[in-house]
Amino acid sequence: MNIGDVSQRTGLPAKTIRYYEEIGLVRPLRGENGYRQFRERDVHKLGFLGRARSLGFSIDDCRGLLALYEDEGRASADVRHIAKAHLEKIDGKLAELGAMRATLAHLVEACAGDHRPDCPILADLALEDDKAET
Amino acid sequence: MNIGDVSQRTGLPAKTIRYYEEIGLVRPLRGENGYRQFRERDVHKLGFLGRARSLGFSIDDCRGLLALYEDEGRASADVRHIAKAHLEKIDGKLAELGAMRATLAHLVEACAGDHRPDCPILADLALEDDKAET
DNA sequence: CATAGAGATTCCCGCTACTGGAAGGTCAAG
DNA sequence: CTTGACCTTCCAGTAGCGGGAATCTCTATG
Repeated sequence: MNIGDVSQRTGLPAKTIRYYEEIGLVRPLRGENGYRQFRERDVHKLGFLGRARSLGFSIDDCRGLLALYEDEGRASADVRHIAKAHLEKIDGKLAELGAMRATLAHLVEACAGDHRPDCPILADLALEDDKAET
Repeated sequence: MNIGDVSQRTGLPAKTIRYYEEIGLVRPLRGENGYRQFRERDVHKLGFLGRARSLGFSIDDCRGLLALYEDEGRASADVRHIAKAHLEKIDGKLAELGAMRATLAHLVEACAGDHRPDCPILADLALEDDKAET
């Protein structure tokens, strides 16, 4: 199967698939003409990668997950460990974004948003921080 | 004032300050010795940038906010527009992360996490989602 | 005066995970 | 034979810096 078909089937851009080969996540065969020849396993692996990436796993996480996936003797604890670590990262990100959102929403609400120059958003950003005011 | 002092006062790494100069966000003077000489306005501007960045505004957003900040005749609506657009981006990310978190938390919970190889996390990632059964 | 060490400078590479584009080879159809 | 869709490689760029080398400059001390 050529890269175009694989792209269609996995939903991954061809560029991305080539990149995954470059960094050793997948190793398709090569035809006489130099074209990449993907086997079912390759396609399957790429699907796996696509789903893992869409859950926010890093490429490095994916590498680990893929290795475990192909290791019949794995311990599910190892997989769970990667997933839990990622979950914690997500939670951290959520907390950070939540805090940003709260501050920003507050400021946006306080801003008249008209033709006048007075703006609480700018005022807040301009704060001299030697007097931290909340 | 030298870059080290500015770094202390703003909390921004010296590297970051040099980078901000490079991309034209701030323009300190230069002394005879080639050292950057920061005026109060520069320091103030960098503090502004630091706070805006910590709220997640992109460098490009910051450029716009800074221009408005320095424009005495600005309309607060323009500032509010940038902030609102950013707020929406944050909401988008929050939704996305929230969905990831839900899926992942569910999988982590379903995984025994012991020595056995059976793992719902891998099973989910490995799902064949082709309509045609293979 | 010499020297040490702190702080400054520029320069270039590296990171994440791709994306875009140029220059060119290959293949099937008309 | 030509067209156009595919495929190939390679180069460059993205955001927002961080690391580290090689090289000044300043200040303090013996």
